[in-house]
Amino acid sequence: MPDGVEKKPSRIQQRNRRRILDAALDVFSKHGYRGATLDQIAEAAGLSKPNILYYFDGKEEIHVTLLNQLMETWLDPLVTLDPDGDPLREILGYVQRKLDMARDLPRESRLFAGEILQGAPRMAPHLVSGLQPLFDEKCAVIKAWMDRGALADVDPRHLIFSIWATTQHYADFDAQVRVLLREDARCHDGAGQYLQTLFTRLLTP
Amino acid sequence: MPDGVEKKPSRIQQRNRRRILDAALDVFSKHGYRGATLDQIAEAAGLSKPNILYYFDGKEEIHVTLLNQLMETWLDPLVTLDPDGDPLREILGYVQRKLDMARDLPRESRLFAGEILQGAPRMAPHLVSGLQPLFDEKCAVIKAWMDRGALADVDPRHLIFSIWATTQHYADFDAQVRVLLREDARCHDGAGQYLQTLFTRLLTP
DNA sequence: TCGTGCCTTTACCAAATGGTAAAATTTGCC
DNA sequence: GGCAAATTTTACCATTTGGTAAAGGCACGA
Repeated sequence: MPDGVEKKPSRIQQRNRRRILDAALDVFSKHGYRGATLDQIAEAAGLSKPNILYYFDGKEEIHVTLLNQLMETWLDPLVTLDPDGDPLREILGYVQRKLDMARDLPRESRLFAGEILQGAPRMAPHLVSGLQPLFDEKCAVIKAWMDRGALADVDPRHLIFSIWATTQHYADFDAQVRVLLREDARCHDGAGQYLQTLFTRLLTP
Repeated sequence: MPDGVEKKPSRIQQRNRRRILDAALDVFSKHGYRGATLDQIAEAAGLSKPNILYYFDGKEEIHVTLLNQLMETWLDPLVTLDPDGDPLREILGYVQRKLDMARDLPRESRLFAGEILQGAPRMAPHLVSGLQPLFDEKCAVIKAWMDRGALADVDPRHLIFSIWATTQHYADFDAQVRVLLREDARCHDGAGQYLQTLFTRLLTP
């Protein structure tokens, strides 16, 4: 057996770790790191607290594991941005993918938002090592599109920020959106149409 | 003395209540409601914990008081939106005021964001009684502007959401913005220019 | 200056919470 | 079936935390 390689986890391990992480995502995204308790996570996972601690070294490890897993999912839509595609279509596609994620993965969006809101205490390294290089790379791609006149000229960094802000808003500020739209079921489609218009008008040369 | 009217608080009362609220704003905005402790607030305020509880009935009352005070400040820029002003100028002015607030009152922005993120458990009534009517009113104003052709036709509700999202992003996601812009000191001006362009292109008929 | 009422501190407490030790149970393999 | 290893439970523990009781200090008007 190769050195330093752990043997594959048993079926029970896999199932229980997944259960715990899913429960923890629920609880952490609802109450924040400090607001979440191991008892809540344990109950949501259908396991006892000591049993939770058999699978994870502690509350923090659960949180960090969640954040690590999330990073990949979260960056995926940006990774997909294709330098060889049609610029406007690529951007609008990115906006739509981000908006769909806000609808389909609101817990993940809120977990991420909560972590950043509190200064990214457990995520700062990931931001620098994972997000920053990708951000710089895609900014350069967008800049190149603008330089060859395929998109209107704006600051690519703020462009990306505004895409993140507008799309994630629907997940992170859901409580507010629901009150103001009175639970409008067509909210997502309306937001999609609006954002497509917004970025089309901004970027059409 | 009129019935049910409390006599005006002493100078000491005023000073200490203000100190406590300022300290609490610091602590709550940094760590969230559950993450904040009375001990932290007490230390930041330069008072003992029981002394804090002499001025407020408990942790929750401090938080609610803060939220109540914040509501007024927070809605003010929207209140100012003038139905008789020049439509585009009014909207762009609103964007700028919100962005300035994100720079000047980041603690308030994060306190608000944290509360909404967790489902507005202590603020839902205020949203319905304070924000919702104002939101509806200003949506109607914007709608009227669009109907008479002074602004391009988009959904006013999503327009307002996108203004909130893009401006508050710089306060709420500061930790991320700082990493990605590498602490760029000119960030605020850059954001201002970008957002003015964004909403001008969207709304110019 | 003296007492009354406002303010502050000291010394506590009960509940909640993250975590542990070790016994008991179950699982998977021969 | 039987046994070793993996899993789960029971019974705890130390710390943190929101909150209280009551005594002490202080300011200020009579």
